[in-house]
Amino acid sequence: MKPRALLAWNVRRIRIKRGMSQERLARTAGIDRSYLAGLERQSKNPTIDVLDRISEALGVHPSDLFVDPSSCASILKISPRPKRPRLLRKNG
Amino acid sequence: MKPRALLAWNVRRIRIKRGMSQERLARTAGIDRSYLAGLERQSKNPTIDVLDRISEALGVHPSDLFVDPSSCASILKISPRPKRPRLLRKNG
DNA sequence: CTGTGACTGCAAGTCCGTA
DNA sequence: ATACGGACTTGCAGTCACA
Repeated sequence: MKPRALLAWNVRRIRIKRGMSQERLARTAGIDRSYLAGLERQSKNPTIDVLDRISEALGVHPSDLFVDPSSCASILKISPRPKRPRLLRKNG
Repeated sequence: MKPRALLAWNVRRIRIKRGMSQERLARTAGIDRSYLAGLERQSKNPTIDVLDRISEALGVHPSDLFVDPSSCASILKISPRPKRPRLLRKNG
């Protein structure tokens, strides 16, 4: 999977997770809203400095924008099925 | 630490580790040698597509180009001090 | 082998609309 | 709220000579 696609996918994923609109993220990151839209559609080839601003606005490490979807099982987990301690034992 | 600095630092680090010259890496990645030099000096602001070619030429995942130097203890480890099993116990 | 300044073409990135 | 286009400015991609 191309880094550009990874980037687009992760930015959108994390943005949604944060409950932010494209408009708001763009403003926070100091980039154009229309450009952010194009970035998420993979029609843009952004520079590192732009990545920097976006990752800061999202509150994540730059490398987090390149995580592979295939390894999302361990990343997307909002709550990792917290292995809640069994309060009631079946036969206890 | 700025992503641009992280990038520069990691590209150089991995390139040296591979025993490659700037010239050779540049040729493999299909970019200009002078440009690669500038990139390692942090005087360039490359795009994702350039990162893509470099990471492929280095044989690493794009996100590996953003690892933090402070966490290098766990990344630079050529051999991770393999916790060799104690063959002789002190009081055993 | 690498650092650096200068240069040009074209893409990055902005701002404006429309749907 | 988002997708998408057009026109526009800024800055990067890519190259060279020279140290």
